[in-house]
Amino acid sequence: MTVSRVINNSGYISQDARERVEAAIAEIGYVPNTLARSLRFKQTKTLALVLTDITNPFFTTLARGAEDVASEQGFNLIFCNTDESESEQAKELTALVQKRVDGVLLVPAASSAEAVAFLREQNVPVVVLDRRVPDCTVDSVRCDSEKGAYELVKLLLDLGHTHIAALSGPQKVSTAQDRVAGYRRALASRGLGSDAEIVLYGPFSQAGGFEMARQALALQQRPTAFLAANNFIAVGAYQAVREAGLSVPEDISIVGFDDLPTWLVMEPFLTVAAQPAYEMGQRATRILLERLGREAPAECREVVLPFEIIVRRSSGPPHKDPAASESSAERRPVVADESTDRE
Amino acid sequence: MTVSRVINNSGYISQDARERVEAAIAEIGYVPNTLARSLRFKQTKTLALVLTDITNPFFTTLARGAEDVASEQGFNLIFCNTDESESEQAKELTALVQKRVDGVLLVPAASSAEAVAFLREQNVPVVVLDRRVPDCTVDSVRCDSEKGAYELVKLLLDLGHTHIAALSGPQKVSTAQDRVAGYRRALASRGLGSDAEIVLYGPFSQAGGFEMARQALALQQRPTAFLAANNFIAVGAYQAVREAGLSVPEDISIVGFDDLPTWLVMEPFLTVAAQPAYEMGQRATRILLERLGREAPAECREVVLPFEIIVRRSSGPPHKDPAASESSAERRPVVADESTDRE
DNA sequence: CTGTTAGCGCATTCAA
DNA sequence: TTGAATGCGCTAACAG
Repeated sequence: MTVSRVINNSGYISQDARERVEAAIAEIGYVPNTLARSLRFKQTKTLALVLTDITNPFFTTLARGAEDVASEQGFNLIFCNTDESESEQAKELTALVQKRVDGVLLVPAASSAEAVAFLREQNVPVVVLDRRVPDCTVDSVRCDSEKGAYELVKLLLDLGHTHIAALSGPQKVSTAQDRVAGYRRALASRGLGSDAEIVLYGPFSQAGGFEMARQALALQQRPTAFLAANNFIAVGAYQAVREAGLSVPEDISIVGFDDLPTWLVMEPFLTVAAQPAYEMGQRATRILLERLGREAPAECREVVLPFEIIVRRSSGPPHKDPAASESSAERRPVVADESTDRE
Repeated sequence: MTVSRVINNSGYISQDARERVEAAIAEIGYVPNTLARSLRFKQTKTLALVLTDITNPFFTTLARGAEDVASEQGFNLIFCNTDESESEQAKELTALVQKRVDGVLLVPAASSAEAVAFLREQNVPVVVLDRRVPDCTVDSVRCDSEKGAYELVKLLLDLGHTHIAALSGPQKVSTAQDRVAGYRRALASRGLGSDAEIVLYGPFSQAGGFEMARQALALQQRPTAFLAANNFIAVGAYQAVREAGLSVPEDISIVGFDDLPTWLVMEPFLTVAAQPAYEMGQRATRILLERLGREAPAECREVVLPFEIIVRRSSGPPHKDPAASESSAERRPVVADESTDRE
């Protein structure tokens, strides 16, 4: 029809015809069908963001960054939760390919190359977010977890801690691995061998953090500090410490990853390595959109953003006399005990 | 092709043919094109969830509820942020209709009937979530905000407060209106007239809460308690109180709406009217999916779920001598000052 | 059991 | 300046 020309402002149309068409459109409430359009053009103007849990503020912030860039460029964004399950992830990716999304932003559920290989085979551009995958020929945006952990642990060591437990995430996830690696390097740099290491793996959840902390606290040689591999683990660990009748940072210091947004926490308390989540989402989406543009596969880009170490009140020096700390169960905790030192 | 029959397991296919087709599929890595399928069947197996801010834990929890039900039924879910902007919402809805989503879960940016009317006109089923719209012939799922506010304020009145400020949301949003209405009814029930009312409207954000609280604190007759219309406002209000050198609940009690998930808060502190966000998402999605089923428009359903009032440490009795509270700036705050009384 | 025809809504190409 | 033909990938309804 001539209608198409009107809608797309292409070709020659008489003023008269245009007006009649526009009138009809308004009257009928006609809305063009993007499906048919996509079928013809083989592009849907839709991207997908596949992540592990939309419920985590780190990811929602990242998602906002992605969405803002995408919609600015006229793209829609579909979110998918995998819950760290590879099979779930495989299902989601298949569904997305069926829907012919133009590109995928992927926070891989595991550091296997399968998912990326599948997408590449299907000619769907991918940008890997937040985590490493073995296949290095892929665009990616993340932070240097190894270094972040190294610095956090260094900070604890400088405070005088020697018994530090790493409460990490699922062993199959690269960020969990890297954060343990940084932890080890920091200990080693102080001449602390592997006998000083206390490493626990568990889910990236509050329950996981709670359980790991509980175990760590039960060790005969109780640690004086925790390195939590993400925000939920840190919260869970804190709750476990409190439930054990201990306090932070008097008995146990806690440092962690991923800051909680200022609009969520009344009194920022945790010492963290904060990732620029919003910017990560933006950067990844920009890279993805650029790649949609050119046919020629430019060499792949690997963006590694810096962490920001934010020191707050959850980290302090250890007790002089660790044995005495048992008796400190009655001491008052100190959350919110001083003025806010938010960034 | 016979291929279609294989993929859909329909009709008669010889074992031989089936195997050959399956082999070919595996080899080529063929993935069927849902767009074409949707074009034919006029259904996309996709729902949309249009909300104001995916960054708010209340909405992410709701979103998880919606997604879990949707994916369980083989539907995908698209998220859209409107940032409380009606024009943004209109754009998003148009885009969704163009994409021919099968149905929409809508948290309306304003209580105008326009958006719902548009969708109805386009024959796209809608379920309105969390907020009221004037058009009552629509399925909806929400909580009774008026009653929730009434009970929260009642609680404050029972503690002895008489100067209570309502820090509400955007005036055009039904939940903001209803929560003020409940506030008024509670005051009135104690014989407190409109001269006792302190009502502020602002954005549903931490910054909004901060600013409104700042204004309320500057009143010559300073309130002794705040009713915050959502979680972000409560957090912002708390920060403003602290910044003014005052403490909660000694100088100012705070009660609010929407609880923060336990995996986010180390020490639950705020007294709130909690909405069952996850369940709301589930219920709404189920209703939407049911409606997709039948052609005959069953009468519309209006689900109103109960709030759960959770009393924590942010609410307490007012000072005997309000004038003296000025000098309390140095007093220690009490966040985390007692054991956790989480539900 | 398997292949052919036709049409979902759109836009490019070519005629009128 | 406008209309008609064609095909994107799929499947229901028919032949074969």
